[in-house]
Amino acid sequence: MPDSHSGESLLFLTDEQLRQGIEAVFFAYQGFTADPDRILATMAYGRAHHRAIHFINRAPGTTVTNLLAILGVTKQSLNRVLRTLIEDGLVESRVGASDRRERNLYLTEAGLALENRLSDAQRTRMRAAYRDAGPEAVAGFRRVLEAMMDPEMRRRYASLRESSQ
Amino acid sequence: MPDSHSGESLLFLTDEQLRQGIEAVFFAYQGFTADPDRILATMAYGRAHHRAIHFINRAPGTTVTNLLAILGVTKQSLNRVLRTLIEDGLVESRVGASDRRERNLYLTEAGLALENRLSDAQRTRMRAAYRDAGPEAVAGFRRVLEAMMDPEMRRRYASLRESSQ
DNA sequence: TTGGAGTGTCAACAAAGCTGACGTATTGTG
DNA sequence: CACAATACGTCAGCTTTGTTGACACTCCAA
Repeated sequence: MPDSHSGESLLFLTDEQLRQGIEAVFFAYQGFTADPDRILATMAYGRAHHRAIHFINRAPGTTVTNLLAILGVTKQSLNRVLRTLIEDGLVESRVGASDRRERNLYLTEAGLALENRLSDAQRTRMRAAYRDAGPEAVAGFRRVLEAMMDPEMRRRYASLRESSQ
Repeated sequence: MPDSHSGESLLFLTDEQLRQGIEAVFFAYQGFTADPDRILATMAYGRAHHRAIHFINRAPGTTVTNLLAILGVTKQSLNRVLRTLIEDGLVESRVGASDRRERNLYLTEAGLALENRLSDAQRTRMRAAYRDAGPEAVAGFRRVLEAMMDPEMRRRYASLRESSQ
């Protein structure tokens, strides 16, 4: 069993197989972002706004610094996005309770409404893909994705999972 | 068995599970592009150059129109990238043999060298992820990715797979 | 010969990333 | 208390990569 397994793995990991995996990720990611992008295009928003909204919804009260680390962008880049979201009344920024230097970020009613529209669209596609592929495939999908992450991002991903049970 | 299976599926497709899948794709894609990005940053190139080089290598002699469809960008956007690659001697553009309006694109020696550097970096990460997750997980990974694609992209993906045996 | 497809290019613009610098609260520490 | 460090916001300027719109050229096919 260990022998046959390692043989199977060697056979599997040809450059051609890896290339196909790389292309699959590329094409799948196009589909992944297509539906929210279509919604965002009708407003003055882009993918960056979507990402901010998503993670604020996911971890309400999160700080700017934390969001920066998750998104992996600079303070200036995030701030530009955040400013428009606050101006438009989708995000609320409250001064921190324990540490008044921090800003805790929350979605407003309108922010929640947009978040739902966007993630509904994205979830619909994921749901269909999961259903087509079957539960075992989904488990494998998740395992490979996790293995592809940078260790730091894997930690952040894991802590997000914990925080929502 | 059919009952327990459908029960399992229903349990599986909670919004929370889908949300985690969405976040996993986001974080994994960061890792996916990180290694080539680091190499490209040392030159005057970006992700767009990488994508062009990848697919020209994959389908040598491909036309501009075909490349446009695969990459999903505008002619002008691709042309800007292509021009610098041709000027820098990484890509060669030959007038089509049967239809002289078309341009057939090929990588030069230097282009092949860069392609190898970039895809080596990317394959190394994929190889490690595949190894960590195991062959069954990889099969599931591929199945879900394919199901996530837009139908048109799925066709293009399939035809790329055929063309390389 | 004429319409349309494939290609290249100009101009102008937008989204979203970056660096560097600076200012202002606020907090923690010596 | 004084001062360094942290968290945040912002100004300015730049880059990459995408977008429209317009126009010209080549070439194929009807």
